[in-house]
Amino acid sequence: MNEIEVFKDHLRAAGLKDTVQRKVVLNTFLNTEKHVSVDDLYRLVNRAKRHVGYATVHRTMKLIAESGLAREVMFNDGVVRFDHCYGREHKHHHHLVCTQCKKVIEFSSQALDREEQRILSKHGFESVSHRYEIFGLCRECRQKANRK
Amino acid sequence: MNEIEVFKDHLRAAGLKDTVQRKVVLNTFLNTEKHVSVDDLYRLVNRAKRHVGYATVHRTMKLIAESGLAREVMFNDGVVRFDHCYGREHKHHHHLVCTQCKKVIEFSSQALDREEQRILSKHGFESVSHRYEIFGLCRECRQKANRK
DNA sequence: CCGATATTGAAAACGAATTTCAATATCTTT
DNA sequence: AAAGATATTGAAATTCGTTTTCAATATCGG
Ligand SMILES: [Mn+2]
Ligand SMILES: [Mn+2]
Ligand SMILES: [Zn+2]
Ligand SMILES: [Zn+2]
Repeated sequence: MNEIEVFKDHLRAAGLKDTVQRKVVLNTFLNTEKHVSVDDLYRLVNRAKRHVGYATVHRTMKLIAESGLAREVMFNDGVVRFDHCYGREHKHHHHLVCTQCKKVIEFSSQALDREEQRILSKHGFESVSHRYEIFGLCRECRQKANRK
Repeated sequence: MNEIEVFKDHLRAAGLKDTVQRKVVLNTFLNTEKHVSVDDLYRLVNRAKRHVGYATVHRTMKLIAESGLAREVMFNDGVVRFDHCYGREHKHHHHLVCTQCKKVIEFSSQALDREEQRILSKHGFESVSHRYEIFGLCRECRQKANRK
């Protein structure tokens, strides 16, 4: 089942309607690999397509997240962003966030996952979601800093 | 050097003044082990002591964080909280957050720290801060849920 | 095509964080 | 101890991303 089908199923299951605006927002989201905010997406949508209101972009992103195609992430700027989380090409991962150039590097680690399991069972805790974010300087920004 | 000295040094180094309000806010923070928000602290301060304004509590907490006695943490409710991070009794840790009863369990793991180091050097990334938070159900809330 | 129902989007409301500014406290210097 | 320079205080206003409101409009099953 592809992303568009997943979304349509979610709409149908909730008795919601399949509108032009929702299609446009979904396609715009699927066409970027960035960690986009509602505002980013609002601009992207209205750059290329017919006008869609900010509130609609916001509401559609919430629906996309509910449908399982995206999850909300928040780095250190107080803005919610949406991260793809459907399909093989978007497997589970965490982030290295460069505070200088704002680049976001994704990483994943089986050793980490195993250690998390150990911690969870030690505390009898059941995980629903988690986030692991490391803030600092990326290789390029470190080099620039050193050259000074 | 104890916490109060660390804070006074920070004030002196920045040419700031040592006021009654700042002393009251710092002492109130030092007397709780909770992950307090500005609002929590504002209530605590004004329950026990003479009146201190919300803005002053906020500004003082920023100073306390700058001085290295606290760090800002944010769980999933859009409110900044302050976590102790000074002294042996407050070593580096991460959080398990129960979405049901709001309990916060702290954990730390050397295996995790080692794996983080490996990831950092793999990407040439220099860490300045990081956070690892797992959201879900604590042991007690799982048991309550199962009994139904 | 016709309802019944959901959606849209501009504008307003929200809420935590942050700033403003005039009155006041602190601290250094006589 | 008093004065002068500078920082602080706190009530209120402002900011800013998020979320809601509501009247006009679109969707969709029959
Ligand atoms: Mn990502
Ligand atoms: Mn903690
Ligand atoms: Zn960088
Ligand atoms: Zn619980």
